[in-house]
Amino acid sequence: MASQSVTIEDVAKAAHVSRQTVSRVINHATNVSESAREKVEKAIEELGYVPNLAARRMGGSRSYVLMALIERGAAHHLPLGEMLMAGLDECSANGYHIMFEQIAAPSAALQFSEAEAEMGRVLMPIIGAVQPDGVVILPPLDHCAPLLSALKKRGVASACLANRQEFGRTVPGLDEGAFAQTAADRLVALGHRQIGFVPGAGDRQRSQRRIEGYRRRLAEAGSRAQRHFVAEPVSDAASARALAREWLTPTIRPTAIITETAEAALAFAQVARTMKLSVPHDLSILSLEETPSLADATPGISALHLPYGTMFGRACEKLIKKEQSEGEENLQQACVFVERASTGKAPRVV
Amino acid sequence: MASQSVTIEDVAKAAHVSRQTVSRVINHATNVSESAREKVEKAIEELGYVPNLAARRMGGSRSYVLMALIERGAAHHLPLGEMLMAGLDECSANGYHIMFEQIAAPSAALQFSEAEAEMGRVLMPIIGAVQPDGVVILPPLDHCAPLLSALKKRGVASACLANRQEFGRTVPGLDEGAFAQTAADRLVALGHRQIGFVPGAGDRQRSQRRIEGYRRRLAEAGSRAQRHFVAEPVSDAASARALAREWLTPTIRPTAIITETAEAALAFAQVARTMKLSVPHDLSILSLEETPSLADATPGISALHLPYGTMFGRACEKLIKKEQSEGEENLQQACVFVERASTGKAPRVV
DNA sequence: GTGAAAGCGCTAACAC
DNA sequence: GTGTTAGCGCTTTCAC
Repeated sequence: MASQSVTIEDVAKAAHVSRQTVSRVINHATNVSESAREKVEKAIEELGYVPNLAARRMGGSRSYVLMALIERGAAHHLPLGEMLMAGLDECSANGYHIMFEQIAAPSAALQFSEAEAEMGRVLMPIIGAVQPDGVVILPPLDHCAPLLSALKKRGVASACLANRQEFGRTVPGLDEGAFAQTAADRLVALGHRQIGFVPGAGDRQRSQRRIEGYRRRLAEAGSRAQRHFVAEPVSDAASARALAREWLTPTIRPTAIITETAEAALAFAQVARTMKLSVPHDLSILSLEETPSLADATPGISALHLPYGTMFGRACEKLIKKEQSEGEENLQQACVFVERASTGKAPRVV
Repeated sequence: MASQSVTIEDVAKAAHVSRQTVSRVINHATNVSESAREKVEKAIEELGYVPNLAARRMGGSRSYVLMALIERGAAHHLPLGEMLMAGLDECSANGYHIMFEQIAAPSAALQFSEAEAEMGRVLMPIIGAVQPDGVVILPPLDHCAPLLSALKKRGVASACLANRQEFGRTVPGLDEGAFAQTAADRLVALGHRQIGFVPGAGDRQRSQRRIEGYRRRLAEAGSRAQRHFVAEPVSDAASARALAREWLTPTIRPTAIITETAEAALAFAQVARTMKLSVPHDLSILSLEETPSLADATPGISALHLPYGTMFGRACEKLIKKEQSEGEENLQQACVFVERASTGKAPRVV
């Protein structure tokens, strides 16, 4: 049984080789003879040797630590538990570790260069202390160009949850527009044209990007619903219900609804029932947020969502593998459709 | 603006003092003259110096890293996001960092000493690499004595989310019995005697401890409900509804229900409505799990829950402050009651 | 109150 | 293929 700390030196002695050979074995270097490797591995096993992370960082160039950056105050928009677990799995499988840290976004009013300088100031205490091998930038920070730039300037590898196309170029960050567009497309494909969009109260910019994607798809389908059926952001169940009553009462009403929050989706379902509107026969509902409560509802509410855990795991993987091949195809975003009973064909007559 | 890495040496040169004096300043040592301190602080500010965590660990005895241990496969029982954010706040306020890791619980069939040895084996790769200054043991690992013991044997400070009393002694770990007992007490105080308990399907042992606490309080109140109204664990909304119909149909039925999951609480509320039973007039419902969906329900479902985020932050604080004073009063568990509309006085006639 | 010296455990660079 | 040397950036210990 090993006690407090077995060092590389102890292993070297036990295996009758030099420290360097032990180092080569634990780092999977190629230039080690089979016999030496076996001796070393046996010694490692017997002594219970574990390389010290801090010492590895000191001697070498890697720290075996990844860092995830959360925007201060924006944690509630993220399924952090899911992401944490996915990151842990990916990292521990590769001898890596992950640390989460919060960081304040730059004041919106700043010029780019000022914002970049500010990001540098805020970033330094965090990345300077830990010196991670890579940084995963969590939304909505993934749309903060000054942060990306400050990181690059300091030579820190970074990854977002996904890359997106913009003006024909691949840039980092989730494509919220494409996401909402896909949602709209699902409903259009079911024959809907009068599709409403109900933003959540969380992130205005994100809602805006989504609304654009939604509008794009509806315009393409020749619908004008996007002019009338985009609501003000809805912050709680009560206001969502009020909105539902307002929209569902007139004879000209949406046949399908996209909501950013699960809460709003449930509110629409509830109001529809009290108004004797059948879901999905009279009204289809699609939530952009997936929660267990959607499955419990009657009828179950369909959801189209981004798989944050999976994406986070892949971002970690990318940083670990140092796939520096730029313009890569990986980290492409793919949303997940959870079909339940709330989405169906559009009614014949509107 | 500082580039890649400003070292203590750079600061020492700029301030015209030795490395050691700089070290004393950043570690808040007392034996530094006011003039030297000012010079050093000025240099630190100007150069943007940040102490390197790995180097601090190498030289000194502290690592400025805390580790939270999650039982493999048990992550879903924990509000990890909430805990992560609370831990981050506590740690960053003290120059600390936190890392989460998963660990497999020992096979249940093992003897204590075997289990302890196994824990040591599993623990070593994790704590050996990082060598954290302390470890927060997350439920249900907090009831795993071999883990506590293995940690102590290796001289690693540890903390659980709370301590509890057992046989008059303070031992680490949440007191799930007391928690459920408090829940039962709330309802007893409202006049209820026929109180049902609906376990969740997650953690059998935890359910068992809670049932004991619930039974204790009911026995104290002279009720025999605990003999009849303890359900089999309920794994989804459908089976919860089935149970609710079964329990609420007979003339002798519970006047109050404690559920471990929010899902089951919602199911009971739903079934009660279809059976024309008024909540809380005919049936009170109290959930031991707090989720946003409880607030949205009509009527809102009351919850009694343990504030995991807060408790986690305090556990981190304890480890950072190294409050080694054993038998301490801190880390005492206090549950939070969120009163909504689902809990009321017991009906006159049962 | 301050500084000098010695290391912590590892890897990079180079020699052999 | 293997060993040797020289640090990485800090704290500890001890001398002044």
